[in-house]
Amino acid sequence: MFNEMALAHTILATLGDESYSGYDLWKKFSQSTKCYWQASQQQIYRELGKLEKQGAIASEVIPQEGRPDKKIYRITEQGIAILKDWLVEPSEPMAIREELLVKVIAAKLLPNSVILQEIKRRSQIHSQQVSAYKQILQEKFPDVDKLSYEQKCSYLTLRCGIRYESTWVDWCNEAIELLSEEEK
Amino acid sequence: MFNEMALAHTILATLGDESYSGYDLWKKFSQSTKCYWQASQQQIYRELGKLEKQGAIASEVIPQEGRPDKKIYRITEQGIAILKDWLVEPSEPMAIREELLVKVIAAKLLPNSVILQEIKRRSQIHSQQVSAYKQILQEKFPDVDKLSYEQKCSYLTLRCGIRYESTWVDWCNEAIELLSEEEK
DNA sequence: AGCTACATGTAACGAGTTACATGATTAT
DNA sequence: ATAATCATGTAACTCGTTACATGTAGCT
Repeated sequence: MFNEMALAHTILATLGDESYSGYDLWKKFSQSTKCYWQASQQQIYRELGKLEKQGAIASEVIPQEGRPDKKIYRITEQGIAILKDWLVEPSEPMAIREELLVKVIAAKLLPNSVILQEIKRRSQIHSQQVSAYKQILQEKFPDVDKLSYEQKCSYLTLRCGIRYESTWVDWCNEAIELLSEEEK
Repeated sequence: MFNEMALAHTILATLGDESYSGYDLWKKFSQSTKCYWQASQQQIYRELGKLEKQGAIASEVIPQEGRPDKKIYRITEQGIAILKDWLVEPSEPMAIREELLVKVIAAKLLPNSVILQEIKRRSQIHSQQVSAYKQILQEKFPDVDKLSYEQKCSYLTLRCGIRYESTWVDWCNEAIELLSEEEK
């Protein structure tokens, strides 16, 4: 039942640090968690429902005035046990499915400018993401030499996000340079 | 019908260069295509079936002796039209879902050595992938200055694969160094 | 008057994974 | 003997996306 289901494990790992509502989890997933796990709001709500049924998390409804009630989830002892069991198993690298590169393979079907424009657009997106992650890094970890073990781990995921996005910017520049030589 | 379905487009793009059987496509997907699109044998067969029904590709059965017959697929005019329509649309960056980083977030639950061992294992995997891609690059593109437009495009996907895998090796080394300082 | 943020969900569908099925040839 | 390679497929299941549904508060 818990052989794959990595979204479930990501939620458990996040709830391991702090309790969240579905909505708050989704916002967190849209910011810092984004650099290692992406999930939609709907996916998160569905997974929270499953996890609660299985007893890995428990919820408490917080009534609010003028706003819909909140359901705050916390991880249970059973949830922690599930996480620990999963931690010792090896994990495969993420599968790569990158549309832009498929388009590069088919690029010859259309004028050079079409793919070049798309690569330039993507370069901007990744550039902005680098800036966003760097800002989070500075805010959360201003002094790298004084981090606890837990903070170091969180810091490393952000470092990975920055490396990943920077690599894309570099590749885009290489591609733009190589393909711009053409007078097609 | 063709708004997403990026595996279909990847197959169409691959068949744009050369005709392949399902089995040959799968082998190609396990080697060079792997650096931008991963798919299992079963997925490829299913997608080929769909694409043929829709008229985007056509097949020819090649009888073989001592071996099962081969079904060779080629792209049709309609398939090329579908590819061209898709090429001009913008594409979003791939969603990131990396189990190793989730494990890093939850790493504090177990002794330091558990996550360190896993990161070292992953470092080796990515290292080997860098070597594999570099070898393909040297074989297919020994002289970068003399590439056709089409070859440049293919070359760039491999360059992206090398950059991606190298970045992982670098990150693993950073993580090992930072987390080894602990005497936990 | 219309947009964004807050807050939680259901339903349908498309994409990806795993297991099962068949059967000959070649290499160790 | 047994494993790997060649070659194609079906079926069941889980995961991810998109559309739909509901309703208040605050901002411009």
